[in-house]
Amino acid sequence: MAQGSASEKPDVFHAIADPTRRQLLQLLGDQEMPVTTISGYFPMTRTAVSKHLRILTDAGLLKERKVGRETRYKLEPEPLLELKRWLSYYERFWENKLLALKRFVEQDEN
Amino acid sequence: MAQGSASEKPDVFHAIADPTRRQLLQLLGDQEMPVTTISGYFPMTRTAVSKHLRILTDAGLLKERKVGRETRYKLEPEPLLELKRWLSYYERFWENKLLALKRFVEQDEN
DNA sequence: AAATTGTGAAACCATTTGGTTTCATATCGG
DNA sequence: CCGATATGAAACCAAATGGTTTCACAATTT
Repeated sequence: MAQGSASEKPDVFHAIADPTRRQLLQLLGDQEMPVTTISGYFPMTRTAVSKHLRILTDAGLLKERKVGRETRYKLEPEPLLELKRWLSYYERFWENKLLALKRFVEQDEN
Repeated sequence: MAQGSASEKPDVFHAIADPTRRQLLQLLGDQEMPVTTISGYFPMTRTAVSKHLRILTDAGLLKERKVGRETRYKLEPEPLLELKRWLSYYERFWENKLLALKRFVEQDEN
């Protein structure tokens, strides 16, 4: 109960926090797959996988396409750009760190 | 009950999933601060903030330093490199996407 | 030495999360 | 039309999460 336009929470950070969901993203990067096929790769029920797929879809990380009676899912990478932007803010910090280390090593060599 | 060497779970993905914790990282990037000062920036009790600080510290994202009776926290950006590596795997996907879009637009202009 | 300040630990609580089983429904193959 | 298949929705559950209040204790003032 904070942001969001209505009641959804399409939070990329939350979506990728779960290891199963990260595996799902990896799996669905290369191939579009229906739920039953997907759930074959995971040690849990189809329903559980389905819920993870929904969370990822709500976060915009998957696109679902109905083909006959099956629903196929595919990676939709755009939302990861938000993560990339977030990360880039911190790049200067570890760059400073590495720079300091470099200076230290070089100084030590003299 | 999955991976981990003993019983800790220093999971960067999990650590940054919480918005409060992301704010903490941002706040502690520039200045090292003791808990009481930090908690002044957040609409929750000091204890709650303290717990978030612990989670971030366990994930390696903060370094704590005892100075007298206070504990000061500072950003430790290294673990974010794991995230960067994870993200870089997906770069090719959105690059393909953008490339396709570019081709489409250019074609449209002719 | 006594009062104050900074902090973590513990016990507790409501909500969310990740999972299950069961059920309803829509599509496909005969 | 009928049985099998693919799926989502619903009800339920145990554990994790994000918070709180209370307490103990070490370091600092006075």
